[in-house]
Amino acid sequence: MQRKTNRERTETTRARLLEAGRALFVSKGYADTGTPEIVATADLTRGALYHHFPDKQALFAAVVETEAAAVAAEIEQAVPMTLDAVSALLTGGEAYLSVMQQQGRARLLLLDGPSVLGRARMDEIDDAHGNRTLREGLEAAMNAGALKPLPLDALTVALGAMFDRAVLALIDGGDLRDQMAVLGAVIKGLQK
Amino acid sequence: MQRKTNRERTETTRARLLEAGRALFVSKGYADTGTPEIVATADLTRGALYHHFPDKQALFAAVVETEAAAVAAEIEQAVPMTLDAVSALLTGGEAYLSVMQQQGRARLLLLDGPSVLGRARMDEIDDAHGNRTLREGLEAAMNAGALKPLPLDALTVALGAMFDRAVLALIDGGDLRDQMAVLGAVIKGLQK
DNA sequence: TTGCATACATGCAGCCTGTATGTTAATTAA
DNA sequence: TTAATTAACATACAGGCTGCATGTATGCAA
Repeated sequence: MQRKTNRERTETTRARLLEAGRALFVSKGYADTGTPEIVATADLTRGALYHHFPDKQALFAAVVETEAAAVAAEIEQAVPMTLDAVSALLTGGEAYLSVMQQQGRARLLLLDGPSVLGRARMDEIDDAHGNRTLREGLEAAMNAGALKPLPLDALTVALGAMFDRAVLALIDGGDLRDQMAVLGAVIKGLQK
Repeated sequence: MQRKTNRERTETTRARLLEAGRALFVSKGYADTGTPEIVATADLTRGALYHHFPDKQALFAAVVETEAAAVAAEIEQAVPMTLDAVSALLTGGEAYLSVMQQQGRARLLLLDGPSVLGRARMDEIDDAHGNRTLREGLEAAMNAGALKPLPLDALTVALGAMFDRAVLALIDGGDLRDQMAVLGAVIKGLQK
């Protein structure tokens, strides 16, 4: 009589590794978090970790991906679908600034992520989650004729960078009103 | 009869450590560069390194600072003082994109730098070099009435972020024309 | 039920960082 | 000038961490 199927075991173990990894990565950063500490937090051994992930970096990538998905979900939830295109952009932007301030999300997704995984890998993750939302918003606005026609990918990247940087500025004591004034002015300047 | 004064020794040793560190940091990144390899490249021992720098991170910080200064100098040289404010911004921006593509400068200054040293420390360095140029350009443009009045610091940070991100996009195969189209449109949109 | 694969745990080897200690040469004091 | 001191390194060591290799027990499939 079996207590647990292998599939269940794997699932819960992976979940606990991800949770423990997330907790430590956001609070202490990637470099200062050791695998012994991660598995201790998860009440496991390093054997389990290296059974489920090829290396520490792979666990980190999984954590980043999960977190990016969570951020994207929280934002989509915060933007009512009734808004016009430009308002949706601004509302989504403000939601992003708010959502990204939680815990060490900024360090995880904006500092360690690009450095550890590389910008190319990070782009893939962003494109699958956060940036996708932004691009769709921009595309809708351009199609509605509210924005000047511009290369969509480049525009997405540029605006995304501004919002990311605003998040970091806010964390380091920047003024929200100032940041939003600039972001708003840039978007306004791009309207037709 | 002395062959070398202590001051000279220190100076050349520090210079060689910085040079070796730079070469390795830009080509392999911070995490994958060990101090044994650095000192071997510099034909020294780890004793010398730890005599001149408290730790590996401090050497890295010194390398970053030196490189940031070099970038700033190259840009100022590329922008003729005869240009009007907005043209100077665009010219300087293009110079920045070009200058930052050398070697692994982007990784050093845009990826590893913020992650290893933290955004706050990195801001200090930027403010002393690259961002200073940008801020002065923006201030001049605003004072000349060419740009809408906006919080200067926030605007500097936002535009700087766009240019930084454009650099990374170009390295990963992005199209220069697209990037410049967006950057130009944003700046145009901020004109009065 | 019997053989294999899965899901781990344990133990090991190599590397790296930071520090403590030694040694030589330059600088200062007497 | 010479003795004492300090600076500039080199060498040796301790601790920790990563990745892999090996061991073990349990689910699973034939």
